[in-house]
Amino acid sequence: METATLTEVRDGVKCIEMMPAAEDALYIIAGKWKVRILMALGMGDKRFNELQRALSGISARVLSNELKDLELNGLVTKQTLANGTILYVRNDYADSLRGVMSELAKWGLLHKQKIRNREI
Amino acid sequence: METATLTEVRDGVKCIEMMPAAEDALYIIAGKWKVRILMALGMGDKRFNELQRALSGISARVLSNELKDLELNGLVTKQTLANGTILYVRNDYADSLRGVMSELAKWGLLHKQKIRNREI
DNA sequence: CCGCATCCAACAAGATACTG
DNA sequence: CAGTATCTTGTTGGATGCGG
Repeated sequence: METATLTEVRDGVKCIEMMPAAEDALYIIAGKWKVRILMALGMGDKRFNELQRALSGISARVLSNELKDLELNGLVTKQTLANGTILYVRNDYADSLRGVMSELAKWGLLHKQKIRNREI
Repeated sequence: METATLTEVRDGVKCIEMMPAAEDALYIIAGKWKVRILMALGMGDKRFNELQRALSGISARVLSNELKDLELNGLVTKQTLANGTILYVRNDYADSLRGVMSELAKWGLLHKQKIRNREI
C-alpha cells in the first residue's frame, strides 16, 4: 500500500508537471493547417502559391498567418533566393517533431481501428 | 515490385500516410480543455462540479460538451453509483495516449528551453 | 507572383440564469 | 448536484481586392 500509494502519487506529480508542456506543444501544432503545412514542406521546399495549391482549400490570408506562426516558432524558415524567389523551408527544428508526429499517427491509426471494430 | 525505392521517396510516402492519422489524433485531443480534463481525471475519478472546480475557468456548458466528446471517443466513462452519485472516470483506453502525451511534453519542454535560450 | 487589408460569416466559448 | 438554455462575445476562416 505504501509503495503503491507512492507510485500513484509520483505518477500524479509527473502528470501535473507534464500537463503545461504538453499543452504548449499542442498549442503550437494544433489547428487545421499546421500539420498539413509541415507535411507539405516535408516533401520539399515550396513557394507561397505552390503551398497554397498543395494544401487545396486554404486561403492566402490563412496560409500567410499560419506561416508566420510557424516561422515564429522556428519550424519554418523563409528564404529569399538571389533571383528574388521566395521559398518556405521546413528547417531542422521541425524534425524534432518527428517523435510527436509518429506517436500521433500511431495513436490515430489505433483509434481508427477501434472505431472500425465498433469498440467504441 | 517498385524495388529499391529511394529513402526520400519512402519518407515522403510515409509522411503522406501519417498525415491523416496524425490529424485525426490531433482533432480528438487538441483544444483548450481535452488534455486538462484527462489529466484531472488521471488524478482520480471526479464528479461534474469537482471537475469544474479543478479546471478553474471552464464553464458548465463547455465542460459538458467536452465530456461528451471524450465519452464518444471512449476516453472517459460516466458512472452512476448506487447512491446516485455521478462520476467521470478516465478509462484504460486513455492510457494508450501515454506515448503521445509524453512525446508532446518532451517536445514542449525542448521548445520552452529553446525560447528561454533565445534560440528562436 | 507574393502577401497584406478589409469585410463578413460561422462557430467556439464565456456569463448567467434556470430546471430536475 | 448535474447539467441545459440563452444570450453575447471573441476568434477563425473564407472571399475579395489591392499594392509591391
